[in-house]
Amino acid sequence: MTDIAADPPSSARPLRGTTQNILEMVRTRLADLRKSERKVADLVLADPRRILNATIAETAEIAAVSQPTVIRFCVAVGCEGFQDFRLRLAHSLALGTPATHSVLLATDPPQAVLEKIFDYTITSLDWARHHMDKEALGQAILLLENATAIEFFGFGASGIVARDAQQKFPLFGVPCGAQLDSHQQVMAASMLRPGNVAVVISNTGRTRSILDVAQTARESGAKVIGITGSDSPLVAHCDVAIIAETLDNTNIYTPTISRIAALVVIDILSTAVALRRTDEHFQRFEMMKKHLNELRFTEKE
Amino acid sequence: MTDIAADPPSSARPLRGTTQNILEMVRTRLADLRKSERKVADLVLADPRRILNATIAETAEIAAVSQPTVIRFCVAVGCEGFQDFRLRLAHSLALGTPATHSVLLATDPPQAVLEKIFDYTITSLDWARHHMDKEALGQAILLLENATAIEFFGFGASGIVARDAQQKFPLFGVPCGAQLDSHQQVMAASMLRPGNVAVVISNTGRTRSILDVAQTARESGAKVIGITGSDSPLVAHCDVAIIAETLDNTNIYTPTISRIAALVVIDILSTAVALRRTDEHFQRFEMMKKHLNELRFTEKE
DNA sequence: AGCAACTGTGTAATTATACTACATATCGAC
DNA sequence: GTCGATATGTAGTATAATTACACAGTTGCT
Repeated sequence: MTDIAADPPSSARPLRGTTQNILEMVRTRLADLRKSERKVADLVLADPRRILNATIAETAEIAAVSQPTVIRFCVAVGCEGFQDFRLRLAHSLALGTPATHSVLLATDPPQAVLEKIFDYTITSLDWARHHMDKEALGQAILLLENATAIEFFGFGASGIVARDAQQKFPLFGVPCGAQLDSHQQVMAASMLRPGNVAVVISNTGRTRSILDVAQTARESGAKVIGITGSDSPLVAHCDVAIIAETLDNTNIYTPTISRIAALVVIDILSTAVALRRTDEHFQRFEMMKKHLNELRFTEKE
Repeated sequence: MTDIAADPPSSARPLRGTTQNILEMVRTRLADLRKSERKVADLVLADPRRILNATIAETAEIAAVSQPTVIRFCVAVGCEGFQDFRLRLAHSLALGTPATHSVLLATDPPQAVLEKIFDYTITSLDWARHHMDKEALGQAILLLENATAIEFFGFGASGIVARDAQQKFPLFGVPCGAQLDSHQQVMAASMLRPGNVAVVISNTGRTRSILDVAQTARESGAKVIGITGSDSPLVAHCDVAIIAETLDNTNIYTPTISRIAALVVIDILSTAVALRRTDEHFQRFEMMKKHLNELRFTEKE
């Protein structure tokens, strides 16, 4: 199609979605960049905030390249131009520097630990938000809405989530249980009946006993909702699987963030179910609000 | 000073810090704006994303005002100009629309509930991050670093946090306990000894029995760290108080978000303590990492 | 090794965009 | 109703982003 050779060697670059963190993008594209463009990239990665408030001329100056090179760099990392690049950079910086850039060091002062963990948590939540399966979520809400009782299952960090979900029973509007011990879990799963819903929470989805629980619950006639990470074998045992993907699954903080993402999923499910019920049972909703407020002021279970 | 009258009636406007969410800013300043500027403000609040990708000319066109008015609007809400405004808008939109703008409606489809809850969670976390008392955090880390044992206390949603913290004991590196029942709490608090640290978690900080626990722990000679919301009476009973402020304290979701903010605080504390120990006990740190990885792959407590 | 083709980078011109100075309209008070 | 003051728009200017083009450095082929 184009027979001009020089400027755009961008024949068929598979640029990922526009929501992608631009710093991540720069980082992954680093290898494909030309020497001069790379100077710009290095500069951006080293001190993004500086570039954010700079013009093309300044950026070119600092990076010791020409102005068009700066623009070419912007295009190379998937932006429309410099303006667009700055906007995306602002977007990314708002969320914080992704964890892949800033690894915690033993020498970090508390201040740095604070920044990095907040950065990581917020970035990951943003990621989880954009990668959440809306379809599955809707189905899960439908199941929970029609449940006669709900049972939550989880171990370790996910056990925390299960218990938290159970505490939201005023929102779900039906009896809720949370089993954290594997024996109790099997027993509870066996006792489930059609109309009941089991919510199985596991980041890896690989724990043997949690898979058993999901299967048992299903055999008992209950519907099974799974909240888990990507590539999870748990999915096979669920009627609906909500994948709460985390930014970087190999990272040491994965359990930390997956836990928080799962909590947000619970918030969404409980709130959505409560809102749905409103149409039919407005009184119930009001009561729930009252309960929540009581919880706020006295904070007693 | 300036005797020109027309353009800048901005004699001495007390503009808040630059980190402030620009949408919040626009909203609070709405009353002070001139009629035409207000048209722009309404437009921005109604469809911020549209403005983000528009030029001054387009914005002026849509709002049916002149181009300088758009710039005047930008200055009026505390920006340097249109460029700066766009950058800040990008920043704010990255975090999501703050909850004050988007209240959940009974008619919201699941998709909307998802967006709003993620928005609210992320915005609030950002808020909490910028309002966190770094000083207090540093002191808390110091106390935990030198603790011989740590005991976590909390009720309801905060009880979840306490238990989560206890599960991070490999990071803290000393025996950790979590008491969720008020009788057990008093007993545990009484049994604390000098060198021990009590972490008392309560969003409102007004629950009677949790205040008693803090006091008892202190009388037993233990140091007390509080994780609580603003205006909390709990602060008086603590050696160090970490205020995890939430965006909007009167909102119905306050317990929801304060819970997550508190979890992030726990993450920061545990990680910082673990990192500190590294200098002296590198082996311990390695072991901790191994433990965490085990946790990841089998997810068993 | 030497020529050719191509990729990479910078210079200079162009265009678009944000911003400023000025003029006119609108509002409110006496 | 007129005057003063504030608010808004028009027209022009400066600046920043973008494009077209030309040169330099690399790589491949005979």
